[in-house]
Amino acid sequence: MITIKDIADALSMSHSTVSRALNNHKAINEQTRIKVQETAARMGYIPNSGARMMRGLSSRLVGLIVPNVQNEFFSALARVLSNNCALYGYSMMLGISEDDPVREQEQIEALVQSRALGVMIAPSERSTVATRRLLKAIPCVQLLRYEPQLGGLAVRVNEERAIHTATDHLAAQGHRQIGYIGTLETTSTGASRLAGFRAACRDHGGEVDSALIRLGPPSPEYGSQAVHELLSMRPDLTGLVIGSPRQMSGALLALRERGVAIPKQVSIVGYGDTEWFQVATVPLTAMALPVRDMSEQATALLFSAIGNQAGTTTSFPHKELIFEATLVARHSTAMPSVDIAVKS
Amino acid sequence: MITIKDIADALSMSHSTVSRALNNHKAINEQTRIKVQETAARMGYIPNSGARMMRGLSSRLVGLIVPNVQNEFFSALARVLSNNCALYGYSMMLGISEDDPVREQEQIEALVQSRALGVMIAPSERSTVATRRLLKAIPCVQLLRYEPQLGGLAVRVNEERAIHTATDHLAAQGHRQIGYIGTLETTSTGASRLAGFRAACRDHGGEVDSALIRLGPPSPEYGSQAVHELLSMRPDLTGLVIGSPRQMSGALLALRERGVAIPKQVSIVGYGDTEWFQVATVPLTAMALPVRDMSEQATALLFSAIGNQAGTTTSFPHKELIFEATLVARHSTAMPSVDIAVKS
DNA sequence: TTGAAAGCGCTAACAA
DNA sequence: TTGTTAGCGCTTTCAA
Repeated sequence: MITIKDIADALSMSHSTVSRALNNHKAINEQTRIKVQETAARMGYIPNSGARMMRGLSSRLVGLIVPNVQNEFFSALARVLSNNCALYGYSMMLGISEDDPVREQEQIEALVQSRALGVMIAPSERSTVATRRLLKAIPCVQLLRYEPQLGGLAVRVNEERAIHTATDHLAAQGHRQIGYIGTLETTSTGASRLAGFRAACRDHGGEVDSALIRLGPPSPEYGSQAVHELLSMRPDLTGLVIGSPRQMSGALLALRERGVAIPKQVSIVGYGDTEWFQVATVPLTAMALPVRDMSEQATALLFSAIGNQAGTTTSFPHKELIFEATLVARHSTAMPSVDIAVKS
Repeated sequence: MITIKDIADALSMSHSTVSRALNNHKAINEQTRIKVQETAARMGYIPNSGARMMRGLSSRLVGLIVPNVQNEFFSALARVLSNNCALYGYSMMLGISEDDPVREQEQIEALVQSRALGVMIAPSERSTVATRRLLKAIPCVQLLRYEPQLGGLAVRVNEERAIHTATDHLAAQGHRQIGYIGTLETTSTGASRLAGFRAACRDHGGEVDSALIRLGPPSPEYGSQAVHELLSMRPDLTGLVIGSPRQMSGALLALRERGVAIPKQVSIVGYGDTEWFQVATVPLTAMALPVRDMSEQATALLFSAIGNQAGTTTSFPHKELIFEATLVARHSTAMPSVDIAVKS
């Protein structure tokens, strides 16, 4: 790797002149500037950002930490953040935590060691103490999931209301035996969604039957398993709320395996309006999240926090942005068929 | 930010002792080591990776550059690479090029400036000269797409054969008017896939009718547009090969808008077996790519190139791994209906 | 086992 | 307009 010193030697001048020339400093001879820049290009000089940083310059680095990137929400977020980084000349370090608090912590450590200017994070199920300590040192925006102990800024969905609305939609069509499949209560989103389901059940049916609830990882496999379990135990079920987009494809598969007609025998509402929902077996009714908008706002928030923090050393004010999901009615929901409805 | 010097002062010792203690150097008193490490933890010391790097230590950083991350292939790749990074204590910088050669170049520049140890890249449509120069300096694995000018290692799919097989599948069922929707020939993948389609057409029907071909960006929107155009111009079409997974959902939507029954009126074969293909309107026949396997191998290749390169300064041997796609037959393909078949 | 000192590549204050 | 010099935070000789 060639350095400014190599260029200086080649041109027999001082390395500080080279530095000035390369940084387009004002007090530099135009001739020199051009000569240096040409030589640098010819010799294949590439600045060492580590050395630059040590001289107090910014790392121009931000971090993104998400549990996975297969999820439409997170991949859209990565895209938006990346676009903004490109705009401002930042780089982005991506950490995929796989919902493992330790891995998450390691990734944040690496970020802070690289002196990243800020982090966007969808926190994993539990944060370690180290994670919490590290995040004090750097502007941080929590997206989608929210872990109060991390503090900082947050952009999220009113998950509880979203699932409440989804459940209401089924209840309004006459469903009484409604099942819920979703993620574990260990994440803030899992817990809120379940709470929304419970609240809606209380509003409509009375007590909540926990035999109608299945919680597990956000994978197609679990979606399938949960449907099988649910339908075996409760064949009288006529409506199903699926609280995780990743569980949906497995659920649909299982429904088909069991020969269950949608919406004739079972109505379905999804969460998160993934691209393929409208071309699924039956076009799926779902709660649509303002994915793009949330990502944009979160990114704006992050960059403004980075900007503000430039001068001050104080910690960051708490601020929260909460978005509402909207019901997109398609054809996976309908009134329960009479023979079944009669039972309830 | 506190430094080893702050710790040294607090403990009134030399900062080199602190450094030794923190790095578990052999020649250090156990007492001192513990004391230093405790103090460091208490004071919230975080090493400066920039400074470390300047002392010749590795950056433990790899880069991933992809056109987007909404695509199942690339998101799976990101996951595999991230997992391996976590395993070896590396960090990953993610660049999303949006298929813009300039943005791609900027991201690679940032990578080399940060002294990343290697890059995994799915190159954009055209590489800039700067990109090509930069990538000489650092081990690089091209994945999926292949740009010969970049050289280095490559892991990819026999795209031509894959689309050939897809087309053969339709032809074998009796289809003669087969359309192709795919991405532009400006990427290596777009060109190879189209070549595969053309070759298959020649094998079966004779000349290739370019009115049966529609090329555009890998977006659902374009998929939809292309179907509308194709069916308006060629209502006699009975089979359709869709050469980009992202175009599929739009295509299905358009087909439904036009009231075209799959496979009764039009048979469809997709490329890349995305998760939802089996729960689509009709379970989709598609060419499945060994996504996981390719990502793993590419990652292994990258890390081994990084390892080898440690000593040497020589450039990297060229090596290519080519994978085959396999046909997954589902229910979106069937014999053309008689009234139409009769025409051909 | 520790400290003093050099130096990685760079920028910037100070002189000339 | 340029050169000299210091120093960012760190690791690593070399001495003690």
